[in-house]
Amino acid sequence: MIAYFWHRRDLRLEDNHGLSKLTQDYKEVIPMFIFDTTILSELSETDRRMSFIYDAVKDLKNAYQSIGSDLQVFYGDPVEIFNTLIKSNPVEAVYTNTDYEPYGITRDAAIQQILEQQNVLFQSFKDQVIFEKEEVSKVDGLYQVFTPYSRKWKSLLKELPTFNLKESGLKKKVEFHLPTLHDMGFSYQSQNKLHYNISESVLLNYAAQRDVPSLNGTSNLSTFLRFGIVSIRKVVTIAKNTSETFLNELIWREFYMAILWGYPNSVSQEFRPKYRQLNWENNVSYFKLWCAGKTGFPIVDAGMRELNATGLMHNRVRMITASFLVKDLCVDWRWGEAYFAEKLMDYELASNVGNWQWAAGTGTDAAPYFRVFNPDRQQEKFDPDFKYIKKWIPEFGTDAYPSEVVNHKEAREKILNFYKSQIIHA
DNA sequence: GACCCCTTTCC
DNA sequence: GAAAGGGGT
Repeated sequence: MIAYFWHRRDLRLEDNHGLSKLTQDYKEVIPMFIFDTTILSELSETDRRMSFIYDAVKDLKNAYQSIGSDLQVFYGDPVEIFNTLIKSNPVEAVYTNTDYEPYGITRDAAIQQILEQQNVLFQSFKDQVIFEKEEVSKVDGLYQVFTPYSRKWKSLLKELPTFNLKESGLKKKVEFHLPTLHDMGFSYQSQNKLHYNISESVLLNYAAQRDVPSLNGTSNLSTFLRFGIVSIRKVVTIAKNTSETFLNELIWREFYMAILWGYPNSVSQEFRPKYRQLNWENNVSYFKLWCAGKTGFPIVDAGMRELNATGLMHNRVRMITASFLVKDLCVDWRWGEAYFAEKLMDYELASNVGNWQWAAGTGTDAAPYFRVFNPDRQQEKFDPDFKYIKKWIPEFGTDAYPSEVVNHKEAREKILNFYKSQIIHA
């Protein structure tokens, strides 16, 4: 009898909750991964993330091979794949780690039903977060404000377990074929290999340096956490001992995951009802200039060009560019959210939606609508010597650099008026 | 008038 | 988060 471990966003052997459990419970475990056509069909042929995931899957496969096992990689629709698998193999159980996104919840419910109809045990485990679902909540429900949420989160935090793989539980002497990227309709995007850095030298200076985009003062962990290449338990244990500010960032990640879990409608709808009638200007040519990094506001344009060139953007600049699109250009936050979703290597539905709603003032614990970032003040504070700007805008300071698409002072007054007049006063 | 610091305002 | 206003030099 075979037991499958289904890897999704947990592309690692180390400290993997569900994998650890399955290899303890069964002796013929086959690890598997599905390139899910439902997800892939939304991506462009040149999507950078496909190359990153493909490399990560290859690394995972190699890791299994080095201990005498192998990762079985499928390409297709998960429901069909499991249907075929259980018909052609004597499958006893399928374990996986819990997915909290709306699509993942629906997909997993369908698969659970198929498997249980055939008496195959399906179990999922908490792995990508420290606290899931309503584990951090008040007596009357989920927290909607970060600070009390984070206090409760910290009060609940204990020594974290490490879930070890039991190698003898893996089925040995198996060998599986790996489809190529080309087979799946994608071309390889040669990119600088990403690296994360959670060394003491980064974390001890994190609070002081993380807001300066010209420095390497951030951890670059987001992409690795997104695909579960690194264990969150390991990272939190390090953060707890080095940097409160960094730990808080990890808690923001779980805060928005809990919000998405509890309020899945917030993906497309303003969290706060009184902001649901805003009549965004949605000037398409402004939006295109923002996307291309040609607004004439250097800190905004540098950020967008970094995003377009690398699939990443420094966090401080994400806030500045988001504020600019919504507040200065009066474009719907959903347009910005969609653009970031298309481009970001570390794109995470919960964080992306949560933070865009924050920037637009429409979300839980959002910036009040009258908080309008001034691009020049932000540049003075966080890129005073224009180092970041010059890195991404080679023509900065020449005639080739575009002039300002709007006047910030006027745009600010306009947007304050926009919100004030259109918010529904209950 | 220029500059600084501090508080209030925007809800 | 930023601007404006008050109060000072």
